[in-house]
Amino acid sequence: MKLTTKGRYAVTAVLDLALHCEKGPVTLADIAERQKLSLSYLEQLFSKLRKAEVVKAVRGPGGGYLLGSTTENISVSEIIDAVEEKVDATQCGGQGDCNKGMACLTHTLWQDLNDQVHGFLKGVSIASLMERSAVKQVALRQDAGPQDEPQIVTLED
Amino acid sequence: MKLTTKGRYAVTAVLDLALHCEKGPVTLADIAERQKLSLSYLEQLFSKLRKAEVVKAVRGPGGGYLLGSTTENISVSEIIDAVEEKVDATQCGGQGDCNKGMACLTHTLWQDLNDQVHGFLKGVSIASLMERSAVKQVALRQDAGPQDEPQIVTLED
DNA sequence: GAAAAGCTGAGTAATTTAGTTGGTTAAAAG
DNA sequence: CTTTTAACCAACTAAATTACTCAGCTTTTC
Repeated sequence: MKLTTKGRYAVTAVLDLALHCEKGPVTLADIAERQKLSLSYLEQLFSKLRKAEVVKAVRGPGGGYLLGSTTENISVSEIIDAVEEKVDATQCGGQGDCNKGMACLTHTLWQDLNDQVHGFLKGVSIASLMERSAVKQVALRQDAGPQDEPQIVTLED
Repeated sequence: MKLTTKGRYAVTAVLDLALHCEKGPVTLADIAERQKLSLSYLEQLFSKLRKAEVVKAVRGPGGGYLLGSTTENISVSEIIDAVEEKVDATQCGGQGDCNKGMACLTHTLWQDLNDQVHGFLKGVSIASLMERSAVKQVALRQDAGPQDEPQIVTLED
């Protein structure tokens, strides 16, 4: 498991999708615009996300992407797994015999560590991220105090 | 926070150091040999680790590196922080106002997520990794059954 | 059948990772 | 006090990954 900006882009994009797809498919062009990413890069990421069934595509005019599952059932780890190449941590093919056992043990350890991080991120759903988002926006609105044009929580652009 | 092979190399190297420094300083050449890494790359990593006081250097013949603290007090997150560049996730300088609030919220979320992973890895010490290592070796020995030259748990090369 | 979108692949620029080279200092040993 | 050992350091290069561009194709709606 890797954790880089690529994974962040993917999570951000899926979250953006989740926040906008209630009324129908969302185009990558829209997400690219909102998140300031290149359309083609998003296409590449979503190609992987679609193959991993994190998202669903709807082709043709009025088309775009929808979530492949409920927000509760999509975890951050799924998204990251879909887009990041898996680091093949083993030089020994999992035989446990590289470098007289020593090096292999240490990278088995790393694998364990990764598994733990993975397990942790598996427990974080898009739904929970959205909830935080809503909470944060409410918090921001409260910080700003009463206004003529309240920064409403609708989350539509 | 990033989580890449670079961080893995650093964790592996520090773990190797921890497993071998009981009888005195360990040279990078030894670690490079055991872990199959280039000496110069290790030098770069250890330069950062030393500045972060994860390790201590002893110069001259018979010199090498020692741990900067007890194995209980060195966490995986410290090691990774020392070697990986910090991803500046904010395009807005933390003002919370980039892209009309929306993008900024999502990357604040990412920041939160990172903080959680970070907190998690802060709880994993070198000591606990070593313990796992010892346990694993015992397990391996047991799997292999009784032997003439038992794969003893001494952990010295 | 034109337009809107997804889909695909080849290519490229920028960044990061990993390694190389060629030194210099500090300390120990002889 | 000279040699050796090993850390320290900086500039450079190579390889890999990330991010993007371009150019076209396919599916679906109007």
